[in-house]
Amino acid sequence: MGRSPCCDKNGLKKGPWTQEEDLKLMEYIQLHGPGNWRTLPKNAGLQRCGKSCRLRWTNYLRPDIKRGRFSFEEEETIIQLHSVLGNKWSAIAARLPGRTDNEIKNYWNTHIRKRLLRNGIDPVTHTPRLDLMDLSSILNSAQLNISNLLNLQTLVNPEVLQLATLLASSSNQENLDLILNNQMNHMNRTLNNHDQLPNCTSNPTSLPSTQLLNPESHSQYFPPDMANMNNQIIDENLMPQSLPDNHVILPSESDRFRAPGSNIENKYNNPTSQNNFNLDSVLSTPMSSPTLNSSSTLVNSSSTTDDDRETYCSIFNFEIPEGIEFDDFML
DNA sequence: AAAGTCTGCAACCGCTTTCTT
DNA sequence: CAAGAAAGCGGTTGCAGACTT
Repeated sequence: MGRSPCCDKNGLKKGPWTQEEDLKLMEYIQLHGPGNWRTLPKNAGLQRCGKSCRLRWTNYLRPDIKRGRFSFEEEETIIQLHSVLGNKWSAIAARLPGRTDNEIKNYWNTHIRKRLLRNGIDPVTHTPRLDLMDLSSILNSAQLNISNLLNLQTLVNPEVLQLATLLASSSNQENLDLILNNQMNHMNRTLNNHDQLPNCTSNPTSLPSTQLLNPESHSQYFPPDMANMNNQIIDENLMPQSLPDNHVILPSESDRFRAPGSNIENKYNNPTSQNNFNLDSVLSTPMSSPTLNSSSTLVNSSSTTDDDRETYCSIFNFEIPEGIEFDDFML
């Protein structure tokens, strides 16, 4: 036979914890340690089920929990880990000392996800929402009408059709033009950059599977000196040893504006460069502290504004004109 | 100032995995 | 080995406070 039930659910309290309950739980755990959640509520004199006690302890009362705003470095780490792990909040939390999976999940849903959407990044795939560009090519064709769009269902992301329908029905040509021009201009710039990168293609249809790693912002993935490579000549030995198949190294803004022929550009252009990124090392090494990148030339969390963050976090930064509600076509 | 709306987050729900008997 | 509870986990909800009208 199995175990006996952890608790009789009848008559047990639910909802927010009181200070008195917190005290009882903390005092009990200080004496007996966490665990054995089945018997803990009764022994601690709490009218709660063990599960509720465990959650309260792990998500709120644990002494090693860090409170307060997420640092820029933590945010960057969350974004990068999420691009690799998806919604594995506990796995992400394991890489962020002092943060709980619940806290990270909440922060993702309330801050990061929205910011990525605002900047045209799909928070699920972490790639630019190229469906907007696909839409432009559809709309630029001479035979735009809703029935044609519907006939394209097998070829086009359903979100595109939803947006097209929304725009067509609103007859807001100005907004439509703004979106398309903005997106096309930006994509042209982006593709120009990507043409010079290894493992990258100018074919837009293959871009969504491509993840972009900036050595400065994603210093945790690179040898120590690479995170600080502004104004440096890149040493061959400092290049990443391995890179996931769907990842490329994205030059920093400063690198992109460097004169042709510079060492860095040659590095990125060198088709023989092997990207042997070691994913295991990323996932197995916890951040030593939330201020890991304090020496970075680019990142200074104390002086980084929200706007800076948005700009920095956004690789494909473009704005949706006012009057267009993103949520209207977000699934 | 009041009412309505939005936002952030703690806590719960329900499913899956692990562990105990 | 099987049954069933505990633990773990991700998704969702409800509420308090902030913000807007």
